[in-house]
Amino acid sequence: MRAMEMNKDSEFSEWYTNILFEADLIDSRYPVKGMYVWRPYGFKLRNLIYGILRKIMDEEHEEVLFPLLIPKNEFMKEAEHIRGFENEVFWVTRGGSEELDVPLALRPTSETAMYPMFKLWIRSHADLPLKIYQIVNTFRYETKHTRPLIRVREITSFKEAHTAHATWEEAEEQVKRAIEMYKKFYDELGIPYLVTKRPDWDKFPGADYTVAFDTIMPNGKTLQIGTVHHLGDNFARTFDIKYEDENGEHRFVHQTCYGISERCVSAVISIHGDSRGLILPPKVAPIQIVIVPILMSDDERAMEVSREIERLLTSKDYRVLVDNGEERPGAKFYKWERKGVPLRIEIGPRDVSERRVTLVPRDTLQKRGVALDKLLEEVEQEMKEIEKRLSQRAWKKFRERVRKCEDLKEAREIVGVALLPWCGEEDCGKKIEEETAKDLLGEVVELRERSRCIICGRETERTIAIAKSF
RNA sequence: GGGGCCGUAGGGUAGCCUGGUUAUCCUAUGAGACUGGGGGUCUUGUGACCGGAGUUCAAAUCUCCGCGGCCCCA
Repeated sequence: MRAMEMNKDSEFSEWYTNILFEADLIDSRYPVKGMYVWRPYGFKLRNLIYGILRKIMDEEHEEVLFPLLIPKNEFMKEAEHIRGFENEVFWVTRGGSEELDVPLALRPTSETAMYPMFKLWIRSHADLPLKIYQIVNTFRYETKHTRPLIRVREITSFKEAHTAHATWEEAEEQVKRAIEMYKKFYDELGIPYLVTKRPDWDKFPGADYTVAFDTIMPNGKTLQIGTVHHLGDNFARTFDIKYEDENGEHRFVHQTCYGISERCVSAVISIHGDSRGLILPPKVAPIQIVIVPILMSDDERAMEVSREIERLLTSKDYRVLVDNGEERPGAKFYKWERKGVPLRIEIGPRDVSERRVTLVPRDTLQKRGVALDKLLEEVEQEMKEIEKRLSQRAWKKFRERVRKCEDLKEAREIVGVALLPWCGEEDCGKKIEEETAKDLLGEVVELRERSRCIICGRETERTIAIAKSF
């Protein structure tokens, strides 16, 4: 069944699977479970999205590239870290037919690859802060149901940043900056988010604490789309990363790391799309404007005007395509709507005669005529409007799906995120999860108000967010 | 972690229960023609039983294993 015959919210899984295929984003037929092929159109979208992320990172980090393989002895150094990951690590144990002396892990994340080098790089306080990032593939042997871009065995596009600082407080400052960077990133994409502090038992293995970004998918399940970890000096102690301070004292560094994966692409696809297919924010659309000339065999004028407009828009750095293919106009309209092109310009004989074109934004599909000599301003304006509308629409729906709940029954029934008062104790947290059949996301740090824990009744100012999650 | 369903051309499917002729239909796609403001029409081509083992005169169909996909519950 075609995606456009589906209800995106109630049949989200099917819609998602279909749209990845029909919009030429991802081919999920690669014969290894949990590994998928980026097709050209999807890869362009990915690169445009990561371009935004990279630009934000480049403001205060330097990009690096570490090896994929991590020797077992380094990987096994940090006890908690191992416990968190050892069941999902792929191992390389042979070179050709020879057994390796030291087995090599395919990185599930790069702390244990990077930090032995940090030990070599960091000598003095002058080397701090150290802030680097890389965008790489990582591997996790997922045993649960895999899903393209969402739960994968090869994360193809893991942006991981790692920083080292002189003090715990400076590292905490970096955590806050990272949160702001990620907010900025998702704001640019028009993707709503909820920022929570993960409970202690669910933090990153080896971290002091973890802050996570979650968005809400069309079916009401949350998707974790970013995490920020304060590592304290845990890894520094394990990997012996010390610096000499102004007084000649040797001290352990304090570290942070934070990551975003291709789930950000999945969020853009899922949250903005509709039953007709993708709706891409202009900033990340591989094709921002498609021009469809209405071709008549005895009339070349539409084509001439199309080329003229293409030149005009290309000169203003828009990504433009003139679709002069053999399909009929209707078929082209559907095709480009499926692929989420934000703006369509139709040019037919009637338009040509009247020195105008027909402009159609992807999100509203409201056609309107625009005089040729006003086109550039109109396009510029419309692009801004599309971006604004997408973001507003997404946030509106998001807010409707986050609700403070008075009791567990209400929390259980909500489609989306339920907010409840919580004392902070693990027992009560687990009980909330059981009683509501939802997952505890974390504490909404920005939201503090006097209330009583929904389970034990103790006074508290904490609010916990719970939801069914991917 | 536990349970259930499924795998047939590039995509979606019928056939399977009850084994037997040339494997159904839609779509896609090649060539040609007419067309062209919301998924065109005609002509003519292309293309499939997930892999392996077993049962059988005979397997898309039955059994087992593997690989892959989907759903539900904790």
